[in-house]
Amino acid sequence: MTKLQLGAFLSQPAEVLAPQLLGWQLFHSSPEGPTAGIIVETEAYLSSGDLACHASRRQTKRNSVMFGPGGYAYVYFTYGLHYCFNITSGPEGRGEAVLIRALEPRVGLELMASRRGSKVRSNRDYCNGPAKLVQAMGITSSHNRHKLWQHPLYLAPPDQSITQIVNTRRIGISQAVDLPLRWYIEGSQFISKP
DNA sequence: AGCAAGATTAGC
DNA sequence: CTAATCTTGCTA
Repeated sequence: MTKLQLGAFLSQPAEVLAPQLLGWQLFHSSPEGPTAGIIVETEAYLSSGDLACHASRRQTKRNSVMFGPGGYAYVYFTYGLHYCFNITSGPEGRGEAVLIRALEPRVGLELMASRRGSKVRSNRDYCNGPAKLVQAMGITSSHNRHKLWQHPLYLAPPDQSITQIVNTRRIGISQAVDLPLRWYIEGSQFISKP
């Protein structure tokens, strides 16, 4: 897939892109070593009619990357201790993004385990939550606004087709709770816990 | 300037 | 079920 094709793919509206990102792979080449995982759970956050979206009211310093072109990292800090990772979507100017909620670990399992610390019991616990995968992959606030077709943090197309996708309401929000904007790979053992 | 809430997680 | 922990953005 060329950069042009990837750019077009990532410039789709969030609710179109989010289900299509399932099966894609996220790679991070960090100084500590490489990690990678398959995207198994996503949520779309929309610019209009979605009060759960950081960009639903107006453009601010924090959410401004969501108003740019698709395919950039939006990393934000929350609850005083956690970071979450989003992929901005298009079209430019709309203020949308796709939250990555879970990965199936593929590369660098030992590194993921050491980053996650003593909390993990199995490889299911490495990346089964939006803040967990950020920690396991070594993603930091320095990756905010990073282009996701460049090293060290980048996307790659699926290397196997996925079976079936499930569409539900989103998790962990208090506004716009009824919108069906969460998708995950049916049967995956690696999605976040309810 | 002050304050409440938050796209969460781990531990009891 | 609740504490942890601090930035952001809304209200005054």
